[in-house]
Amino acid sequence: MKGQALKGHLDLLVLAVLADGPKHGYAVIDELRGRSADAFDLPEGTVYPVLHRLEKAGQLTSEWVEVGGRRRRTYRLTDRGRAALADERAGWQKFADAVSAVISGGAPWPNPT
Amino acid sequence: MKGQALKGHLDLLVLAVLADGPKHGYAVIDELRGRSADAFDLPEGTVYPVLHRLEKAGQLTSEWVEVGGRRRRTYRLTDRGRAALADERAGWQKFADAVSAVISGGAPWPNPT
DNA sequence: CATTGACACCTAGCAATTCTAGGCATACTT
DNA sequence: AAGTATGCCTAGAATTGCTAGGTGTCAATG
Repeated sequence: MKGQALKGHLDLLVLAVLADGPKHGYAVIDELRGRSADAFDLPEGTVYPVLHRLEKAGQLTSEWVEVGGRRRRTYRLTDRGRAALADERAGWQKFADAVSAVISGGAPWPNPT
Repeated sequence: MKGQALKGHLDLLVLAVLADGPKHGYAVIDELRGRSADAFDLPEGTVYPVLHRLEKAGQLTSEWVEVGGRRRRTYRLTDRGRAALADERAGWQKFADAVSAVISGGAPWPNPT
């Protein structure tokens, strides 16, 4: 996967993963790797700051949980986060469609009349 | 369209547009806007540096043309550019598929057996 | 003829975001 | 006691699109 291809799409991915239920950071990373068949194998230094940013934006809440003497920070989607996810989905759709149109479109683009 | 969604995908778009024939900078911008139905309305300050970068990378060649007293710089794909386009296309496919898998995938991701 | 707008090019620095590279702490195993 | 896995964190580097400014020609408008 090329350099910074996910620029601007990472929020979508993280929100989508958390939409299925609360998870802690490591679990988010695992889930991304799993769902994407290893295409997204993100370093912690990439994911943690995103979680913090989303929490600051009110899209997530976090809670410390103690599991076998180890502390975990579990993140959960807020209503605002769910709304943001919907927006991001729509945005992705539009973006992907536009890219498709550009790269598949021959010279005179088919106008949508 | 959200902030910097095209990060890392802009080369693909520009190469794809030039794959249909040589064009000058403004025409590339117009074509992107047209093919994408206004989704990609890129400022000159975004596109020109990309053209320069791609030329420096040997994926494009340029040629000055005089049209009605106005000078244009016309860009043309090289063989290397065509190869790069193929790579970028493949990369996009992979990326888009991975995103799809993540955002559509429910809790236990559907394993591809 | 001066001004405005469209065409057409350019670059320096800003801003946003991912990644690198380190660090910390606990538990379990050797 | 040391090493490995789990789990968290952050500062700064690197990348790259965008802002904001600049140049110059041509055609239309006042």
